[in-house]
Amino acid sequence: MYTGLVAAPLRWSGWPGGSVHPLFCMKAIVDCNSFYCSCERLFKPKLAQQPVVVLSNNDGCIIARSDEAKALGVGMAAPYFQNKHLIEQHNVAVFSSNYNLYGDMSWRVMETLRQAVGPDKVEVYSVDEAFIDLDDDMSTATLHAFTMNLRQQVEQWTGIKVSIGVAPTKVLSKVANRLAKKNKAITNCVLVLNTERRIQQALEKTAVEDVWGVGHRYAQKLQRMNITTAWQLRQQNLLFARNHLGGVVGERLLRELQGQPVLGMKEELKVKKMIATTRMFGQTVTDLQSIKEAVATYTSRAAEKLRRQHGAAGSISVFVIPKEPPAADGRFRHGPTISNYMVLPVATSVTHELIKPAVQMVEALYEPGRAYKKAGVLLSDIVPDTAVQRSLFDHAMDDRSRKLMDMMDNINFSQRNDVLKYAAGGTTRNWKMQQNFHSPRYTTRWNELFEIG
DNA sequence: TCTGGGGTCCTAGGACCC
DNA sequence: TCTGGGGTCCTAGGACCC
Repeated sequence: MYTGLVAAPLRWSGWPGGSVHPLFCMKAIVDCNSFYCSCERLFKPKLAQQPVVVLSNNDGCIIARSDEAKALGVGMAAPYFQNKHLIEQHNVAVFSSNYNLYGDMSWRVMETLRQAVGPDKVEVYSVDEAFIDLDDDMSTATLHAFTMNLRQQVEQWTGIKVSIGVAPTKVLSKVANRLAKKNKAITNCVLVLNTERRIQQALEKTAVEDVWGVGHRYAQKLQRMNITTAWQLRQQNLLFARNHLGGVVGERLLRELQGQPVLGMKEELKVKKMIATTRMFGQTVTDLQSIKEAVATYTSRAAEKLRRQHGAAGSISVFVIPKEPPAADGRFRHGPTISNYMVLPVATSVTHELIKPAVQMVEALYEPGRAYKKAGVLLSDIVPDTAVQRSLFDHAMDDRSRKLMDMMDNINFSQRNDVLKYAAGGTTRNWKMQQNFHSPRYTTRWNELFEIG
């Protein structure tokens, strides 16, 4: 029996024991299969049959695996060095992350979706995922045909294979998508959950930790309560969710699982409330000068992001993370984050007005003799830059600074990311990250265009 | 030897005010 | 002996996501 708070769904005779959800829009999640690996493969057809992995910045972790690499037992988010043997043994193709390429391919996929269903029906959720609002009057057959067609169109236009899950709510569509992907041979990468019976079957096959919104903390907690499948979780009441799964967040999750849509489509949130640039160092760093250079560079990167959204930051914070000796149990852990925070006298997006306090804060945080592995800059209290109030005397400077910033942004954008940089960014760069397997930026750099040979 | 980077939302608790 | 109640704002920290 359907237990959501919405009106009881009508009977649709085409499916045994199935009631359909005709009263609300179905939602689809479109998810690119092994996105980063697929992007790398696009320009190297030879890799089609070969396992592929893509590494995080610094070539530290494995952040994307092709199906073949998964089958070999290469773990997600696993450290590269731990899998090196396996990778070499099976001739796995390895790439450092190439975000220029992925960003551009992502844009092409999203554009294809927008053209297919209308721009206001698409919510870009991440670089490789988008939610789509589907018309509510589609019959099951139409829904499935439409979705299959969409999948083919994306593949044809961009070369990227996607999986699509369709269901009455976002959480359920994620469940559908996961199963579609897991059973490609049967589903052809598309799964529609629009009857109670199908939803139940899907939830019974889904472990509680695979539900969108249940992280490992909550999963452990639920398992201790003998709730191991998504279906079992769905049987709980809202009070339970409120008490054990993070208050209103948990309640929303449970409602969605029960088929009641509470997570709406979000219009694109282009203005960020916080902008961060943080990096691991290529190797541990002990000297203050290097850390200052790194922080100055991260600050100018963050300032670029800030200007791109026409924002000005009201406050800035800086952190460093020292290298920790390994824990007694041998498990990896992060060192403590040592941070400093400053409210700026005037909200700004001018790079040197941000670098100056950032570097000052780093000097205060730094302890001689200590080794550091990571640093970062966070800009927050972001306001539109038109709203910034400056004193009378700032005006001349303001104008000049703005012109300088515009010029730098233009040159950096059209040339390379770091042609122009502040002297404070330094030139030694022994903190710079390692990228040993970088593929060309085929689609965004003229001199790295794909060559047909 | 070697474990990413960039976000969001929510809550609790303290400070402060009337 | 015994010290209100309700509101706002802020920050730190927890949880989650890809």
